[in-house]
Amino acid sequence: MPELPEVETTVRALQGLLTGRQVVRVDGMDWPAMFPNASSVEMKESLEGRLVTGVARRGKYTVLNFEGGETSVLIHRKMSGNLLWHPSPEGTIAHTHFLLQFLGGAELRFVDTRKFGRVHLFRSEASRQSFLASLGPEPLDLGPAHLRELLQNRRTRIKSLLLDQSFLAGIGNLYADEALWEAKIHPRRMANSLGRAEAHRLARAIHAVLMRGIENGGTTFATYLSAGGERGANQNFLHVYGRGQLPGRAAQACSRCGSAIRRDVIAQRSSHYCPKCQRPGSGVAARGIKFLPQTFG
DNA sequence: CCACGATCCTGCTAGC
DNA sequence: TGCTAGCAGGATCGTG
Repeated sequence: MPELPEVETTVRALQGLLTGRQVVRVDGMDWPAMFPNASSVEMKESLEGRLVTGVARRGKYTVLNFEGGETSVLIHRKMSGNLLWHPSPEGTIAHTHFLLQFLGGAELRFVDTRKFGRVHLFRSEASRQSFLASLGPEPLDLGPAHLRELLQNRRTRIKSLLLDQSFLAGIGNLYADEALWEAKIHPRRMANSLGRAEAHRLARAIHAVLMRGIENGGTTFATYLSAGGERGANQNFLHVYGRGQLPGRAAQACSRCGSAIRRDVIAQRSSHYCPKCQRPGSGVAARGIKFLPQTFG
């Protein structure tokens, strides 16, 4: 599941590989749902013959910019998508649904077994900007005071909010859980119940876990690979994600206090946390539980 | 404004 | 061993 650090790692690799190259062929588009705003003919007509002027990231989107400045492609890898660089066009890879071939024969292939990934084509800067307008700020640009301000009037669980891309762009389930552990905040806490110190801890924790993820080349839990097919190393540095009880395997110990890591469904997502380090506290969430109607039978 | 369920997909695994 | 049912997971949409 590529999140900000995995997308960033891949984008950094692609910048050096793609910038200045000319697209000679666009192909492999065998799943129309992956291209919500363009047909395969439009993709070919818009991109073939053009030079790549740069590769960037916005939230979890990979942005390919093309000569002239108006044309761009945004790719969201969702759960299983990888952007793989092939120096030569030989060989095929199962589940390739989009490929750019460059002058000289090298290829960029979008490989996505689950077909959840999306490729958007923009023919103008304005249309791209309007598409990206719904995204929240970049978490790495966010200062503690700004985060605190954003949390103030949000009456939802902090875990939900961290996963909301219109709140912050780029955090997913794994880094949300890691950041909350780092900041010692229970994922069920209501966002507006966090005090100043907690909000500041969370801001620092978000920054730290994302930067560590990037330094370690991303987290490879199941499918993530960088542009050259490399696995990340950050899975070896996680504190809670994937460390709760699983069928046939006991929960692992919290590296801070030794308690068994828990795995509960919170905000429709599997959530991993330390029940001792991350107390539900006396916020709205904890009070709310007391007033839940009893269920019988 | 917020919660929740359904949807999209396929590989993996638990359970028979 | 082989089969199937159920699950995970990001984002979006519809309903309450």
